[in-house]
Amino acid sequence: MRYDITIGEAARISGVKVPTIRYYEQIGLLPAPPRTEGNRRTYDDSDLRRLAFIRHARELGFEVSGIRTLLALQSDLTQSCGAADAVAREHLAEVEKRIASLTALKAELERMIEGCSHGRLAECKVIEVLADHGKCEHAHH
Amino acid sequence: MRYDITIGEAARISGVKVPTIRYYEQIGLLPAPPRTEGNRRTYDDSDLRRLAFIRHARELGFEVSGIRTLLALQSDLTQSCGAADAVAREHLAEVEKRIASLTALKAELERMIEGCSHGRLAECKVIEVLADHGKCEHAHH
DNA sequence: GTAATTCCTCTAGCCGCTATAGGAGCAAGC
DNA sequence: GCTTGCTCCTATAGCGGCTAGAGGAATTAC
Repeated sequence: MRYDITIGEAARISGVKVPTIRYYEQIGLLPAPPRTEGNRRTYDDSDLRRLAFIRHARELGFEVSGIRTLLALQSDLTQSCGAADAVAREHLAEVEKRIASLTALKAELERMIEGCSHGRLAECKVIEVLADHGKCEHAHH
Repeated sequence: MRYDITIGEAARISGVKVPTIRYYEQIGLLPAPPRTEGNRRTYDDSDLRRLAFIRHARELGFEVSGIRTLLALQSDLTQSCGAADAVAREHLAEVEKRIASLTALKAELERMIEGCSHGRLAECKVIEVLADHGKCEHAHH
């Protein structure tokens, strides 16, 4: 156990950049750690775990507000996990929506590129499709 | 042909909101239109086409810088379409990357939710997986 | 003639950082 | 001791792509 981890070490270990750690403290996602006499932040293992948690959740695309909820839940492990489950489910639905719209987009881009005759721009499908929304099957949000 | 379209009409026709149209003018994506005596913007059909082009490209996820390139290309239709093609291809690659990572994420979220025993949070996989990056197969960017 | 709507400009805010400026602290080599 | 170079500190501003609000002028509808 170490309780004298500098912000730089915490950044290297957690993979969260130094300014981002300070930012997380500022927005209350990470508790303000004790300081040395020289006013430097000192982190301990629990801070590293929290940072890892935050980083992973961010990588998974959770918003900060969702992470806040998850962190609050995590701190009371005796509670039912229904709320954590709900946050994750909500996020899953969001991810599925994004995948669907990106897949439609991919198809459209492929048609655009395929249709490009590699000749004069006047016949270029890329420009044409973008210029005329009616020419594509892109889902109208 | 109409050359006296108000910003509100342009917004209704193009589906781009009024403040967004003004914003596009501000960042130079849309030319500053002539004004009436009462200082109101007056648009014409070519502005509407440009707005539709921008809107569609944004819906397709193109960044403003990419749209700027496409608009510049569009204005010189005698050029080769190679550059437009390149912008679209680049964007396609980006979209494919996003789909891949979102699909991996979806799988992970599903495992998390499935693993949740709906009992005490202490055994909840959602929290557990988020707390320990090693427990998942999420691609390390 | 007046009330409602639309328009104008300007500024600030959103998210999740990232970058910069201008210092202070600290460890290592000479 | 002294300097070099690294890390750290705070504070502020910027990114993209808008969106929201204030406060006012012009136009339109009745």
